Amino acid sequence: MSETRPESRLERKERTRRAILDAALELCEDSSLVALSLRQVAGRVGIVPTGFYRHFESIESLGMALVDESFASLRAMLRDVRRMDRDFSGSFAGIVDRSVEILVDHVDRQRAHFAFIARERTAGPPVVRDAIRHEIDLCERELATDLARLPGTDAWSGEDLRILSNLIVHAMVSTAESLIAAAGRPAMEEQIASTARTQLRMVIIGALQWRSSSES
Amino acid sequence: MSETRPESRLERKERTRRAILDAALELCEDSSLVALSLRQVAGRVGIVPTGFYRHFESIESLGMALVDESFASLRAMLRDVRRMDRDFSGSFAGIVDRSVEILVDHVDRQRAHFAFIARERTAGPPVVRDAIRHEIDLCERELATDLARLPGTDAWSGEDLRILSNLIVHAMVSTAESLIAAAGRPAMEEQIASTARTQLRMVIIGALQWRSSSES
DNA sequence: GACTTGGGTGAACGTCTGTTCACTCAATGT
DNA sequence: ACATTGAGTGAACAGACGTTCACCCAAGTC
Repeated sequence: MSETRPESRLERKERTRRAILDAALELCEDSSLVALSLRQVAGRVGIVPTGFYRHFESIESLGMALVDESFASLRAMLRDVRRMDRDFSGSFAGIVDRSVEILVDHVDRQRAHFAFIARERTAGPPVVRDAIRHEIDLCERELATDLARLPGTDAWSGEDLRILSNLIVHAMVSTAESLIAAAGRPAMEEQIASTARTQLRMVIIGALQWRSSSES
Repeated sequence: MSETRPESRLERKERTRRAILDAALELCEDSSLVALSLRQVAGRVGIVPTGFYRHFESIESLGMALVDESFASLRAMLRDVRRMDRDFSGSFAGIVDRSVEILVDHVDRQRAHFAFIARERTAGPPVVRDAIRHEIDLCERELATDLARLPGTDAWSGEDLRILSNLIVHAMVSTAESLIAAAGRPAMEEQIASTARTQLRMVIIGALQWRSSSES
């Protein structure tokens, strides 16, 4: 047996906090934050309802913490995509394939976080909704600057970039939602991934073609 | 004053039923069906809680009725698009512009219905979620057969059509969500509409180009 | 005109909710 | 060794919840 070193106070607090976050994530999986009760969470964690207040002042602020955490997952994914991006530079097809692969992988491993974002984006408490909307907005902007760095995209105006990023981000959000609904059935996941690849290719080709065919 | 003809029994029942549906639609606007209580609805309608059961057996079945109603709105929109479609046949640009115009118009006039679909699609009770998912699926299929009828699309395979429809439908869902968030600010709405037009053009051009460039 | 039907009532139930307060007691700082 | 701190406790509250039941009384039927 391992030496059971007496847990430090901060460690214990952090452990309970984590347990609360995890419990909340699971409990609202088939409803929403707005339907989540403090007592349910406390009950599942195994603390008394009042104990909840030692960590969060309300369910809403718990929600904001979950937004932070979920977008940490999402940003980890984007980092992976960008790292790959630098190596691959050149082939659009290669970038698309790898990006979708990374998306599938991350959604699979952080299913709860991505599901949380997808759900609360439209159904969460107003504060949470706005926070998520804002984060996704940032992602669009970052994608725009990434796209601008790719070769062969010089013809795109700032507005074109914004529009294209918006389209791509929302297509990826939809793909993530489908992956979540597929709930780990591998055949269905591969089908969704394949669809996403084709869609990204169509979009990129269309964007390139569209600009060069509507230029002043 | 108008002659106040004594209301028929069926009329009265239908009026209350409508009041319940409207109240529910408003009340869950900034949360979700899963956070809606029978007593809230009854309270707003002005009937006693038990009266609710004369019309629906649960909040969930109320939700299913709202799904029906909301998709009636959505299908009315699709009818408008198809009617226009027949006249316009030929110019892709014309079809795109008119379609987006119709979308903006319908979302504006049936805001509550479209918001309901957008929200409960990801956050509603499982039965409701599935019903909405299924309806959107049908829309994709219908769009696929519509696209197949357009000139210049003969090269697309059934799979291409499915993928393209999926992309277009989800882009339109995202557009509708943005329009709802814009909440009637006309400048912002026009910006969103313009973005949607460009995206649709990019997608269509990309799809045409992609198929002809990857054919065996 | 008498009989039936059914939308709406109002009291009552047991359960769950968020929040308050005074408390314990082990890990910490001195 | 002693005093302080703070995560977790447990009782208690007022209010909201879904659901039950017996009831009322106007519209509809015969």
